[in-house]
Amino acid sequence: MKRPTIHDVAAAAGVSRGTVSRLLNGDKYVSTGARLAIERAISATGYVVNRNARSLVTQKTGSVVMVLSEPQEKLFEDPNYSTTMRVATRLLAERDLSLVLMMAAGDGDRERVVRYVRGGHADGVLLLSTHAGDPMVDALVGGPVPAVSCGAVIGRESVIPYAAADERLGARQMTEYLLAQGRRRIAMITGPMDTPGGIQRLEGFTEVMGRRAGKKLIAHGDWTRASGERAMAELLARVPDLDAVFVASDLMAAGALAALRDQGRRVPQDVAVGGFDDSPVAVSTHPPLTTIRQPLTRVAEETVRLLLALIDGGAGPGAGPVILPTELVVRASA
Amino acid sequence: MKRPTIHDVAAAAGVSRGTVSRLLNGDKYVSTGARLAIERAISATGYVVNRNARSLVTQKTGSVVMVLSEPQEKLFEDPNYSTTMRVATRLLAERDLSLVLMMAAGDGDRERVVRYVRGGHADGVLLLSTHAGDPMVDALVGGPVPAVSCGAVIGRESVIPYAAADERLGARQMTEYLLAQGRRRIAMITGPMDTPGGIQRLEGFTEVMGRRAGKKLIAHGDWTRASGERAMAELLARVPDLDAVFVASDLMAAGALAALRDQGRRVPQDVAVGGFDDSPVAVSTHPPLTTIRQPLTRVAEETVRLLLALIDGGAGPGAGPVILPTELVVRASA
DNA sequence: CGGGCTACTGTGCACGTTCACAGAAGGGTG
DNA sequence: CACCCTTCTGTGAACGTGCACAGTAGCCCG
Repeated sequence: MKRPTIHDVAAAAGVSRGTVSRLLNGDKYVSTGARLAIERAISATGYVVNRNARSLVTQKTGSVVMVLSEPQEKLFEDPNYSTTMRVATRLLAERDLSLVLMMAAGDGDRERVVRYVRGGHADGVLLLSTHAGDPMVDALVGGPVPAVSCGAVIGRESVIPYAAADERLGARQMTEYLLAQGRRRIAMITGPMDTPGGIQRLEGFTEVMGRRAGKKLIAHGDWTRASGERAMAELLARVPDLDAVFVASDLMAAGALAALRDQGRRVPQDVAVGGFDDSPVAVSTHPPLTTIRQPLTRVAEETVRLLLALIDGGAGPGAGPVILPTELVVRASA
Repeated sequence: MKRPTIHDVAAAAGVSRGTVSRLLNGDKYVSTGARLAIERAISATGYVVNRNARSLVTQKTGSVVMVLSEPQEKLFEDPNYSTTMRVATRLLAERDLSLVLMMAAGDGDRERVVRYVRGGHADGVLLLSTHAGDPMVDALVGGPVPAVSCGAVIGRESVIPYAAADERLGARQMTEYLLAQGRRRIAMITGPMDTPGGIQRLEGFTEVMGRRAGKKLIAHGDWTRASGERAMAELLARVPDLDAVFVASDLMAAGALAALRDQGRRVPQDVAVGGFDDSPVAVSTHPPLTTIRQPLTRVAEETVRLLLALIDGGAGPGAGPVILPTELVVRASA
């Protein structure tokens, strides 16, 4: 009934605990005879090591905690989350690390996360879409447990390593494409200006547009579909003769499409629409969205690699951010 | 530098380990003086209990593992996953349990999960969308660690407790609504027939339609948008005069809408379309989908409750399934 | 005053592992 | 033969906690 211990395995194999432990931990000094006997004993007894006992002495927990900071509703629609989870579980599993999931919605949650990490229950922290000015970040970076972020943490770029898509580049690609299509009055709907995507996609846009990007041509959304619809209506009222709009997310672009349809504008004939993310929504709109694809999988991979390197190396040297290029995907909307 | 132990707290408070331990575990026999001294000592030293050491003696791990069985792509679009994660982390956090995430895509993954659970690394297992005939299930239910599922596991309903939406009811609601709207030639696009949603939504449909639900009127999809589009085209070729279609998921319904548009059918004038799930897609299609809302949050809550009861109670008595009612949401597509 | 009860406290052991150390066997070298 | 080096093995101690047990002090009651 009781689970077999390393002691049982040792007895069954006719060796001592030490030898079994050495085999388990890949020590080189184990004779072939002992190795065979132990392996047979392990499969005979169905032994698996007790992580708690191991952690107790090694001071390593064998787990990494992933902290989701987004307000609840967002979780539904962000492919970034699921990609990162999938990639993280896979990469961590290879190293026999497990992934613990925590939400950080309220202050209580954040405190719990800090207590958990400082309590030594994780070997590393993987932050997702942490907000600018989140006090949790500072509470985390002081300690002995390394933390990285998938996507930049605004205002803390130098203190917490991260991997991210080149948002600025993506925005430039889309804007240049719209210009190349002969569009001249190009508006933009941004994301919230306290998120990397909100800030940097706008930056890329203005870099290309220069002085042509007047205040009138810019409206702000909050990533939701409804906000995209609202912002589009606002832009149409302000600049009736616009002939293109770059929307900072596909979901908001879906909202923008609805607003354009309401006003009787044809897409792309009257107004070209460019999205961002290449999310599933992009192909289910009518017309399908021309958009910017982010290398989500690679971003997630690099983030995890960064964390693993930090866990291994103690103080990682090249903890500079990893920025990966985006790609223009042309469909019917522009 | 080293983290404080229960010993340090005891020394700082001038009592013994035992007394500190009693306070920590809510034992009643602790004098007020000792309590105060200990509490002060705890906050002075910044002590947090070492879970590993605790687990080692209590044989409880303080964590629950959530196993995701869906093939990778699906994860992107299924609101069920994120809802369950959110609810689970919240409910578990209340009890100081942490959530470990594991994917079970390939055989290697499944084996890893079984080893992890049988290795005593979790107090409970929360299965999500496990496939019919998955050998992992049988390997799990034998052991001492309780397992529950969010949504039925086909063929194992009696052996693994679950909470789920009343899929059959939802399908009946939609079918009856379409009939009430005067539709007579009602087709259906189902999900894969090895999933609860695939099977039971079809059952609800045929229960209401009776002999009117001929084989010709039924096509099968695999939950993807593309499969919905394909199935719709197939149905239109087979039954050109159909006047309504009940699609087993919103995403497939979005595909069906595209197919209908390609064939020049107007929705809802020529063909009424009913979806299922009330997912975000439902409001971004054109027209927005009339659909069936599942009580996802409550399903998730009940699933976690079931698991917690099992963890507490040893062998839970009323481990019967919890089935929750669905709700019709009327929009423009039907 | 003796005895039992209640409220509280301290101590030794066990949980299952890793790690440092000591030590043995065998072979090569001076 | 004496010595060292390499390869391999066993052993004791520690990691930080909970729990069973023994024990103490105060109080009430007979």
